[in-house]
Amino acid sequence: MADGTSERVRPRDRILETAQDMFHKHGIKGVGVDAITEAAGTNKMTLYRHFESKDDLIIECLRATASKAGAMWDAFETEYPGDKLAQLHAWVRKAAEMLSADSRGCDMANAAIELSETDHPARRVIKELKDAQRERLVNLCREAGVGQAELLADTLSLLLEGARVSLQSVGAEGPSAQFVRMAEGLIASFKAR
Amino acid sequence: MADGTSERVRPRDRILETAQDMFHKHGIKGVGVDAITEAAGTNKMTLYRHFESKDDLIIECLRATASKAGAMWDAFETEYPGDKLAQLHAWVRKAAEMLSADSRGCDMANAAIELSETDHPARRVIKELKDAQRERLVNLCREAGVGQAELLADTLSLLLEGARVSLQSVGAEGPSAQFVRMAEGLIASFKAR
DNA sequence: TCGTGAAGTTACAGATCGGTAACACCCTAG
DNA sequence: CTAGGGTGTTACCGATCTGTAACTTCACGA
Repeated sequence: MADGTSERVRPRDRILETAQDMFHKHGIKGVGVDAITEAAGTNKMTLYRHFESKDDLIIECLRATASKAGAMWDAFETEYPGDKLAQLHAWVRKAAEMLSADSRGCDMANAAIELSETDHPARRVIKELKDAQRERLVNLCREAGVGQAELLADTLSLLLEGARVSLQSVGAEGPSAQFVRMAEGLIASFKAR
Repeated sequence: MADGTSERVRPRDRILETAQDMFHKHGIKGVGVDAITEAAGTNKMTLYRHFESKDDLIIECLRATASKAGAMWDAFETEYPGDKLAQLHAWVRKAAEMLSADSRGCDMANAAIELSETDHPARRVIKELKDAQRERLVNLCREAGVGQAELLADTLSLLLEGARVSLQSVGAEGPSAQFVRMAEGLIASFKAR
């Protein structure tokens, strides 16, 4: 049975994949390494042979999810090569899509909230990855030909971030339901300058 | 010394106050009941004489913070009696103020993220309180005379929610720095219809 | 075929967690 | 003065947590 837990996948990759999923669903402090290794069809010793500590695993998971998000951006360029405005609209659609399916929000933002210790090693990684995503959205807005690209990108960022957390506190019928309308309205109003 | 921990304050109130503060700073799963009672200058037994469980304490803390937020709203009405538009601007200023000082975001949203169990008793309380706050902002927008009051209120909600979480992942120099500009621009554009 | 290294297994250490039992204390209302 | 309720203290339970040690098993390549 190709259930992805055993098969021909290296234990390290199974652990990484399973940890991403479980951290996302139950939160970082809500899942222990025992539960991860068991779900990954392996054991604790193997985990600690591949990762220095749980914190190290957390960081690798964050990098992996950021890498997946990066692949999404590449898909926009592939689908609408050169047409940056179309890519921006695709970004909005994709964001909205994730708002309905994935109801547990952004892993990096959630981690930033959960890991309140200011010196936690994951915090600098989170900032690093989030900063990169911000720059990418700013560039997309700029190249899409809107004035005040930074302001539009930051506004869209906050809207999406807010929608993701709102989804978790009040559900899908809350303010996040209007995300697409808000985002498209903003883009239109920034375009018209 | 009136440090608020002993004095003439009932143990229950000291625990509630201390727990609010510590949950806010370190997160719910990041602080144990022992730490709370010690910081409150009392002990675990006294805590469990006043609260059924830690979950019960969490819920009472959320209600208390929501009540404080409600007091802020009343202050707006007191300061600008009848002038709903001025109250809306005051809301924006207050929100921005909390974005710089209080760097750990909204307790209810943070709790919703931390308590990922869908059947956690605090979740319904969070939704209940957040829904009430939403309704209050919608009413304020409506009475301030803007068209599409719900859409403006929801957009402002998402912006603030997003700013609060962004503050924790990328810091004060991130997108949240532009919150006032975004919010005021939105209000102006909704007014001009 | 044999050796090597990765992976699985079991057991454990040490700490922390939420929650409870039993008992001593002290302030205050009657 | 006295009785009682709220409080403090200590010790404990059982569960769970991260992380490690020692040993066995297995697959693969020379």
